[in-house]
Amino acid sequence: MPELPEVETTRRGILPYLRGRRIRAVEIREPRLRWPVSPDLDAILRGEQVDTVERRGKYLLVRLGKGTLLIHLGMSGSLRVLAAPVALPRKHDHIDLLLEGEQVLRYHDPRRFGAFLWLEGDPAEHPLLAELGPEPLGAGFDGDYLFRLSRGRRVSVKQFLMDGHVVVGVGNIYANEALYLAGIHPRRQAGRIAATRYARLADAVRRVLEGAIAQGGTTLRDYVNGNGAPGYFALSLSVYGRTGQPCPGCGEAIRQVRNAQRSTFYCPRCQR
DNA sequence: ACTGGATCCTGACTGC
DNA sequence: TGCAGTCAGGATCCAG
Repeated sequence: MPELPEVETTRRGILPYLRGRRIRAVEIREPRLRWPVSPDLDAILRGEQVDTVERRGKYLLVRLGKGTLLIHLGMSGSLRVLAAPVALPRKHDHIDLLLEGEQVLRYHDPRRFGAFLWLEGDPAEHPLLAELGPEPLGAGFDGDYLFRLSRGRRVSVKQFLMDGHVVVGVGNIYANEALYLAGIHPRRQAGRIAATRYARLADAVRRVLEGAIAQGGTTLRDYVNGNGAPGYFALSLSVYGRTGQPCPGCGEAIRQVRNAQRSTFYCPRCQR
């Protein structure tokens, strides 16, 4: 999926088309996502006005007066705004939100790991959101926080960083990149890293995410933002997907190993 | 409480 | 060209 930068890029791309607009109808062609999409969604949303679109971790929150539409893009999901005349749906175009003014917000997700859920009440209290860690780009995320939370934890620092209960939005690509920037070996135990190194890591996480957002996300396969434009961050990756290629810092060959079922890339010389 | 592993699903790619 | 095997941006759930 889209990690945090791709979700944020999507949010920014679709916001101008959704804010203050009414939903004319909802068309569900394939309800079998991670959880079944409610067949009542059309009845619930028809005629309702969108207040705004927010983001919590990798969840998009479409806020309406009487509730919130929670959207997760899973590993292969994307959202695009289509202008009239709207193209016929392609394979895996599972849901359309028909908007005032003939535009359509279209959800595409080949692997169907994503989610499209209607929530009433405060979304922050929903089980999917209630236990989430802090936003990496917000207050409350820094080296001290990571240091304190990691004491006694024996998992690898990479797994620790990718745990949404620790911090949201850091997926496999950016965990690899941030650990490289911080000079920390991805397999090192989380509980055995000093506070000063966690300060570097928190800083690296912010830098890598902000850099990716600034460039419109990372294009992998057919990722496109809300306007259908590709992201360019892939050009800036230091270690992810660069097995055998020279480390940008020292020239040593980048190594690839498997850690907790996820491909892990690092420089054996720069990362300890 | 923490940890690792299995799991949902389709498509792209590799090697035979 | 076909086929089997592997891997992919996530995160929940379960057993130990």
